Amino acid sequence: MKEGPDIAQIGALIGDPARANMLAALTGGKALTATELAAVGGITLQTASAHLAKLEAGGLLLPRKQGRHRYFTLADETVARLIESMMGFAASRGHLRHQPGPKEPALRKARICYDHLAGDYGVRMLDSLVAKGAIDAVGDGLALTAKGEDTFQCIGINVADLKASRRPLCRSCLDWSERRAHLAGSLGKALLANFFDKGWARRTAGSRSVTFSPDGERQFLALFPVETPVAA
Amino acid sequence: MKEGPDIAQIGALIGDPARANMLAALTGGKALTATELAAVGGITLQTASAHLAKLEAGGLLLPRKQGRHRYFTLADETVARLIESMMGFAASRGHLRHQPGPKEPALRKARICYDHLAGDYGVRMLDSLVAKGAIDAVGDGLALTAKGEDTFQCIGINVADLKASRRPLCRSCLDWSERRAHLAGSLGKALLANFFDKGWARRTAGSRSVTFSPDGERQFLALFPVETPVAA
DNA sequence: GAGATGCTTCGGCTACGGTCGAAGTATGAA
DNA sequence: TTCATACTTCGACCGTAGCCGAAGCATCTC
Repeated sequence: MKEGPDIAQIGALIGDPARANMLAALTGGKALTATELAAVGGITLQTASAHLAKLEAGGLLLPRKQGRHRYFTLADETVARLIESMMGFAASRGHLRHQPGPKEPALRKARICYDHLAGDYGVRMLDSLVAKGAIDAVGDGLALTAKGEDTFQCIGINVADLKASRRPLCRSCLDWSERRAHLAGSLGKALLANFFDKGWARRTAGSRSVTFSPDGERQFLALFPVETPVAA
Repeated sequence: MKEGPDIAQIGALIGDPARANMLAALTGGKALTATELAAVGGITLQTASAHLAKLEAGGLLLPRKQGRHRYFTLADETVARLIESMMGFAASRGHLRHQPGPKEPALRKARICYDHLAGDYGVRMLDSLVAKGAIDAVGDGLALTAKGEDTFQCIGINVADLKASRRPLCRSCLDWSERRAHLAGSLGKALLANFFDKGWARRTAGSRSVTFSPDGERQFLALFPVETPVAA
């Protein structure tokens, strides 16, 4: 009976397939133009324009005009978290896409979740960091340890800079494919950026999946070993 | 481009006003009959029946037949968390209900969030517990301390019992009205149940809000003092 | 200027989903 | 058995929201 905020509005906003596809694509973290978003939504430009106007009015998207393009990004990290959490929930209820498709395994292995690494590799990285004592996992929260601070400094990440920002350093983000946590927050972002800088990995064009180079993959796996290969 | 799980389905499920109202009502934690849910949705029984069938098929609701009634509950704690997180998000974007209504202040003060205490009092309780060292807040996660274990034992909560269950003991749950965390998990549940048992508070009929008795309120505030009355 | 290119607005079509009345099933009460 | 209550199913209605073609701005290129 009309208690609390109106979830129906945002539910309906996300509830349209075209809009959902657009939002999912933007969870890749890159800004996309209206034309590109029309393509991922599988609709014409006019229709996309209407959808984008709604998403913008609803506060989910932030437009940025650049020349004759309009680039859209998710308004906020909280939007990304909402989308990801809905994906996790959808996966848990078996609301999968009709056909798995060829890209699905790549997505499960490694993908971008707004600005950090997700998928099997994202989960593995966090597990390894916790195992080696770089990050403390307390309850469902994460915290950087003193030892971890050194570790990241060695990798080439200036933790002091990250601490200066208002954004939380560590955040756990539930992975929809693995159903376990991976590392988000400014540290998660910095790590992924670091891999890109080193040439270990790169974004895959037109997808959220992340492609590792053969050498990059070797180094990544060496840097983040799993102690017990999961038998079960 | 069809990446990942299908969020559009659950978005659409939540996106209908009648269904959203039903879900919000069920976040109160109590099982409700189809007729009651029709009332909160503001629709006839036939329509409600159709909605409930969809919600059940989507895995959001769990029906339980009892005599000639069908009681519905949220399928899972994860559903409750999803709804609450969407409420938080909706509130942050200003998607409020049209008219605040007379019950709004009561909801903001103290309400049930699935099975634990939320609202101003819920946030206050967690703040106080953290301040007195009963609960550790690390990052965005919560953990019970040894001192806290004693504290709760004194109140009359057997922590050992709670630990035996698979459900996490402490969990932080973002409050949509306060925009800060309150305590969820089995400990949060046990605390609220404890207040009910002692007669400090009771559910308000037909609403999610929680009503404190004058004496109960005094004891609650004494048990969970705030150290610095927030000035800013 | 003329011509692309990117996007929005307008108008009209269509279909899907929510809605209810009426009839049908199941359970319980008298 | 009969009646009442709780709910579901059926069928029909209707409105909204998504969709596109065509035209209209705006911005860049030449």
